[in-house]
Amino acid sequence: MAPKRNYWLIKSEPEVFSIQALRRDGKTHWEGVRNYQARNHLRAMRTGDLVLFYHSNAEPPGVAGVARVCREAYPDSSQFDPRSDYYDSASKPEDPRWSLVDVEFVEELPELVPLDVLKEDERLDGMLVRKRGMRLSVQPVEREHFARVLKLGKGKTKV
DNA sequence: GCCAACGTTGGC
DNA sequence: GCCAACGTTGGC
Repeated sequence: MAPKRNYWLIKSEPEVFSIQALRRDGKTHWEGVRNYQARNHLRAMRTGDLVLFYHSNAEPPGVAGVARVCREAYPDSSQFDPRSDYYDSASKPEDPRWSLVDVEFVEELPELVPLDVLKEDERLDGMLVRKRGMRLSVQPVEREHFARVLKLGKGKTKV
């Protein structure tokens, strides 16, 4: 039996990096996570895990596409670069504080699934992104919720 | 270890 | 642009 695949949601501001940018680039280093809970989720990701790509600070905010983990967590080099916005002077190379994963493009959903649709759908009860004040930028998603979001966006990814 | 102050996120 | 919610920092 194949190892259990896990499902996730990652947030990105489309003006900074959108699902269209991921399609253009093919894959990317998911750098800049500077929150411990989000980092721990990154470290729990396994190659092949599928990820909902969520556009935050967008009009409207919502799930725009799907990505796949293509390299598991390793140190985020931007934490050691004093010129980087993500520089962390307290992080030591011998014990890196922050990790990143690489993700690759899977698909852009034919229809963006807006946050208000996520909130209205009773089959998505309990989904973290619906919670008020939920700022976590890397979230676990239940398989059933993942499949439902794909259906709402008419995604073709096989779950 | 408490908690006020501060900075950031992100919906609206 | 506003501001609620949240995480982090630092004085004590």
